[in-house]
Amino acid sequence: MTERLTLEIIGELAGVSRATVSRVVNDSPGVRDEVRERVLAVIQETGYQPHSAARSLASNRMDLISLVIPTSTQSLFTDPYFPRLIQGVTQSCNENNITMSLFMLHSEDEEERLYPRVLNRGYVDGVILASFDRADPLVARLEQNKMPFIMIGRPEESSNASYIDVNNEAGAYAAVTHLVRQGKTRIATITGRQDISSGKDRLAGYKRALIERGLSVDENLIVNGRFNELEAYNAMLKLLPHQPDAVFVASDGMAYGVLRALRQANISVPDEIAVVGFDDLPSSATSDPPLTTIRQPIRRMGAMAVDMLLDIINEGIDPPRRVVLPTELIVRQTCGTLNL
Amino acid sequence: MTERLTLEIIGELAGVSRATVSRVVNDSPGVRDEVRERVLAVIQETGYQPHSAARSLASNRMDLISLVIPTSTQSLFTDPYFPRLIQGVTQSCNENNITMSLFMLHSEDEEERLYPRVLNRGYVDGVILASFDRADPLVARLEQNKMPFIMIGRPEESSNASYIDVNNEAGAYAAVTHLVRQGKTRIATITGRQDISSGKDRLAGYKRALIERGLSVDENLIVNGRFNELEAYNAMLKLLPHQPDAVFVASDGMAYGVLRALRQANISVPDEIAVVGFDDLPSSATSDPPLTTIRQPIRRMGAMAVDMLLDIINEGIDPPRRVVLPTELIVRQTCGTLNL
DNA sequence: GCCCACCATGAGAGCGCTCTCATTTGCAAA
DNA sequence: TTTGCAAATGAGAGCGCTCTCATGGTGGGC
Repeated sequence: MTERLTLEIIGELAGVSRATVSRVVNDSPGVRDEVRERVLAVIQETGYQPHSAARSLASNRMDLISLVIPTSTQSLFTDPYFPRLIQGVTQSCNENNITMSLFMLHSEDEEERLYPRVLNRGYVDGVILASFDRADPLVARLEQNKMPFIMIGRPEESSNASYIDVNNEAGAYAAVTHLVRQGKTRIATITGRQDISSGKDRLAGYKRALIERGLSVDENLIVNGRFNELEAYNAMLKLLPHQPDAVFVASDGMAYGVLRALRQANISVPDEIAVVGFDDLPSSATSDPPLTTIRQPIRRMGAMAVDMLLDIINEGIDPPRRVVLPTELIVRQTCGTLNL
Repeated sequence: MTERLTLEIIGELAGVSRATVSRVVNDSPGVRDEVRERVLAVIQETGYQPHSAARSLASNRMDLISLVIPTSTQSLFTDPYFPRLIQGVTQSCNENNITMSLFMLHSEDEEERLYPRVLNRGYVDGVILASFDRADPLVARLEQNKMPFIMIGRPEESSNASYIDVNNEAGAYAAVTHLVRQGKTRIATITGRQDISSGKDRLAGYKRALIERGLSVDENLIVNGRFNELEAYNAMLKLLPHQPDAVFVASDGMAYGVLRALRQANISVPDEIAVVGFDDLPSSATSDPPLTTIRQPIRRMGAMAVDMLLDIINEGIDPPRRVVLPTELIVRQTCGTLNL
């Protein structure tokens, strides 16, 4: 086991003091170019790497943020939402030279055990909370501990936490408006869970679109599919007697269930019933038929969350940062586009 | 900003020295029960948490492992493989009270920048490498740095790295054997990428099953679908003229493409052609028709990887630890089960 | 040619913990 | 009670770094 390289040793090799090497390593000013190069050369050839714990201890920052994904969201692991979010987060962390630790809470028990590791400045510099529960108890604890954090999705109205969200309402509005423009008049919707902000917002957008376009909101045409493929399948069956000519489905995953139901009922899509989803899952491009849907910038959201969090860490928690990202309508073949 | 709680302060409050508090915090022996309780009480009411960096610096362990997912695997983010793996890893990390940092490498550039953070004992205690590239250059660097690590999937034969893998060969063998038992004789396969061990192993299992069952291997019945839905769709089209009565598809994602092709060609599944997939994606239970497939214990693999890594960290790198986990045949409706 | 200012560098303290080793304490046996 | 010994506790050094402050050197202005 060879001895660990330290600033001291590098300094010795380069003929300077520990302090100077530290300055070089941290790109601090006040080092002659000639000296800087000499030190850099030594670092290069020895392969010196600063000891992160020592650095953290002395500087009181961990260069570590954590991404927390609570229990309740586990079920949503079937779609690429989290992978994409994680991609965005890690990418931005890499660019900013900090590391990301991931906490997935599997049980209440674990939550209790893990909280300290997430709430304490001795562990992380900040937290990204990807909870769908708007009233997640972790929010209060984070605020109380003055831990910098940012939510993915919107917290309760009363909270003044920082957050970043996708404009679900506007996305749904765009989807339904598109359907109206196709001449559809009996537009149904299969909603997502209403205890989740995205589920609620998508329903709200649906309603606003109908009203603004002069169509009435018919409660018979609204069925809850709870973001579940099978429930959506059944919901579609329930919808059929009310003769919709279009369905806005609050997630692509549910839309697959809808397409399956319609296929089995021998109802042609989009001629008899048009379908629009939400999420733009990869497989929506090759579904049968390819699904018209709303694309959300998940990856970008993850990346921006990191940037915002770093800003909070550096500049302080006030005022709250809030960002809502736009969505995009992806027209494929389930919506009966007339190719105007 | 209130002053940070330290061992010193807790000691003062409890009327003991820093050293004793440290012993209590770390569950070390040699503290009278009475004293221990007194200290614990103070810790409890003050909410003291040790400073992880200070602890790391003094003890020379980081209580941090990292999960590294290289560039090349990005495309596979469409299926829940990684989410599940990550779930398993985080769960086991939680149980062992260590934290997991996630590195996803997005580009060559980033790789260079990130390597030091993953190769250096000053950053992490060990690494789990979830690469599909058996000759990933990171392996050599990890070995060279004597960094404890474990691969998910098998490394090159020559390497003596520790790894954990799923028995892809046996899974494929089971799938094809099942097809043979159903009386199928012209069993085709759509393979995955052959530069990935799982792709290769599944093809090997397919061949072994045919041979052991006295069927010949017909190269016309083997087409590469590269783990891609669209390529699998085209592969199925290419297979049709050779009149297979069954297809073993090397991934569920590809199997969906196969089902789509067969549906459009008006070929009934399983009556005319039986289909068996691999992976058991969540949506395979509700595909049209529900897909017979091979389930892999991904989550468990992730959890075991952590346990094995910790063992390596504590007990040393030799001898290499190697584990191969079994798969399970999930019979649904695409394989023409006779319900014997 | 001298002084002063300023830039480059080094010395030293300290971050909060662990761990070794010395010291004290408590208790049983004599 | 005294002695001896093991168990409990404390003192102190040190982990590798950052950061402040002192010091030394250099050049410009007069």
